[in-house]
Amino acid sequence: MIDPRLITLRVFARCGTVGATAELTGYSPSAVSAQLRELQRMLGMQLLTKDGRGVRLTATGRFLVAGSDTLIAEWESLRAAAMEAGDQVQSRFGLGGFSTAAAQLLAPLAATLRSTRPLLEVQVLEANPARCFDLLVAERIDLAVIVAMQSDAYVEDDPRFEQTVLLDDPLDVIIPADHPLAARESVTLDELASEPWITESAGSTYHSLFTAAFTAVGVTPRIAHEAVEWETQIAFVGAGLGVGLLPRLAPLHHAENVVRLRITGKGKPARRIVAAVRRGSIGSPLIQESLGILQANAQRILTARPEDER
Amino acid sequence: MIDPRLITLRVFARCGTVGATAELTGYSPSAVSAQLRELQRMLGMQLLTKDGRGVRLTATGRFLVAGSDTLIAEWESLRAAAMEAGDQVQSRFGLGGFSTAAAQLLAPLAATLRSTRPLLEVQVLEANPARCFDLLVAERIDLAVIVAMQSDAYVEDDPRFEQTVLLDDPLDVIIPADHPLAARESVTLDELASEPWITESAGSTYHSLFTAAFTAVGVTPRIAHEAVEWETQIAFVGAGLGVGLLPRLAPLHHAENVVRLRITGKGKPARRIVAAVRRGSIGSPLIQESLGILQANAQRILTARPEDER
DNA sequence: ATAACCGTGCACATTCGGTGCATGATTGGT
DNA sequence: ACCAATCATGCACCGAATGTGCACGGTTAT
Repeated sequence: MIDPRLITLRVFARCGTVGATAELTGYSPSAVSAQLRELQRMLGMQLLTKDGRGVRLTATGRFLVAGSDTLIAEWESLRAAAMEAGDQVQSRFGLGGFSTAAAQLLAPLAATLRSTRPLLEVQVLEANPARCFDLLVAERIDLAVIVAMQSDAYVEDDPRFEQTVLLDDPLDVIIPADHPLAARESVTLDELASEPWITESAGSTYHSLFTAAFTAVGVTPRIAHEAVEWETQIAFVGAGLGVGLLPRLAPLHHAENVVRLRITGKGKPARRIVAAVRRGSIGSPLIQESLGILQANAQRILTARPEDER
Repeated sequence: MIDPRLITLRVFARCGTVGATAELTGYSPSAVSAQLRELQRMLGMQLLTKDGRGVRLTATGRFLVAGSDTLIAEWESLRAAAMEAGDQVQSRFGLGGFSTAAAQLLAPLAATLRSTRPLLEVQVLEANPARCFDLLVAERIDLAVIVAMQSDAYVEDDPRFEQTVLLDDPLDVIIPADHPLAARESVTLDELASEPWITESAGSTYHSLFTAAFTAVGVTPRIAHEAVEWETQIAFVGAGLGVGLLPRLAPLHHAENVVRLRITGKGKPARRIVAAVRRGSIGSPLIQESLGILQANAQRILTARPEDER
């Protein structure tokens, strides 16, 4: 309903270059350039200025983008209210999420929606949290499941988004099956302080979670190995290279020689998984139903996992 | 910026038929029909229902139209603020007004703007007040100068419009030059109670003004003749057929044998002339400048008229 | 200096969106 | 009860808007 050129401008405001905007919106760079030029012409405003080899928003452009937040939210809210009031169904629904979230939460959601609403066209995109927000702005997706990072750049109360906590996904310890503690029901982080740890590379999304968990209990772990994928980390643990942290939502699959233990004591690390939507759209019946399904599924997986794995 | 299809829907909500919507928006009926169908498709909402030989808004449709008022206002407000903040100029500007208002106020305004801002494309449409509001909704014009009628259908605080009083245009009496009172500076309505009056046909825009003026002083005038145009009425008076009321803004031109007298006493009829714009757009620099020019011009004409005419 | 990157103009293709006319459905007048 | 008027809509057609792909000029980093 809002002119797609304004959406493009908003995406540009986020990424700063025409090329990145094109990649994110799905247009070609030429199209983005033409859209922005047309937008300026039709509004009679100069929104962009040449800046080196790129372009930059003018003060007017920044003003317009900032003010458009409430406009978008207003429209989303109106649409959601109309959908609810009129008991209507929408035809397209885009979902985005990050790795395990996508696999464990979005896939079942998509499946459920597909059976509940056969004529709804559901699309799932796997993307990291930051990109999920971009995709929301670009209107490529309508709902994102992401891991909330306190240290992340996005602010809690961004005027463009609304977020709902789905669950706090606790981190478990995975250790080799032949480890002395493998028979235990649970462990504390203190007990594992001297173990060689396997973590993700520094600067990665989950590395900050790892360090935060240990600073909470006041010990400094020894990082022996680094892995990028959960699967790799699990394999390292299975090979006896060390121990690691694994979110409970992340499945062990058919991992051999690896045992999952719950963490007790004061250091109870967890990652917060939230659903994010464009502000105003939270009232939409489809979003509401999706949030319900997500939360139910999350709880089910969360409680069912221990029996599954042992 | 708002999808033109939504604008079309809003116009349809006002006039109720596809044909009238087409006439007002400037599209063909087929185009309106296609737009509304496309709108429903892209929103996944059923907005229209067949109703006899026409179509009618569904509850969802009415809800959407009602809610879109604030959306449009929000956009207008944002655009106006951006224009002002960035010191930008717009390229097109549509004006609408009713008969004398158009001739006496809009023409000078258009002329002034044309010289002040050479590259601004100004368009003036003459239309009656009700149609002016429709044209504002349809975004064919951006500013309308109309006569405020308390008895009219439009409400003072319509969420779609904002109105500014330009001036209270007093009604003068026009009498034949050979009338016994013609030499007077001013008269009261009492003194003319027994005269044969020339007015507009009942139900016309100004007829209610006429009756309101006389009910205020408690006398019932005798209506001898009816005219549609001011010019005709003036000619009738010049021919000695009776006396009439003429707004001060309406010029006597080269009328022969007609004298304009001011009205004194408790019955001082006047018509209120207001400028109307889409809600939110009042802050636009172009609108602000136009309102200033209009008010200045109105005052100038209002004070200069008596010397001009006598 | 050279290479990499970024935005934009141009030729071209496609699609979207418009008009004009014909048609079907419904209502009001006679 | 019929006929004319009114209204919305589908269809053929056409033009304009809007996309892509490629080449080019300008700017920065190595």
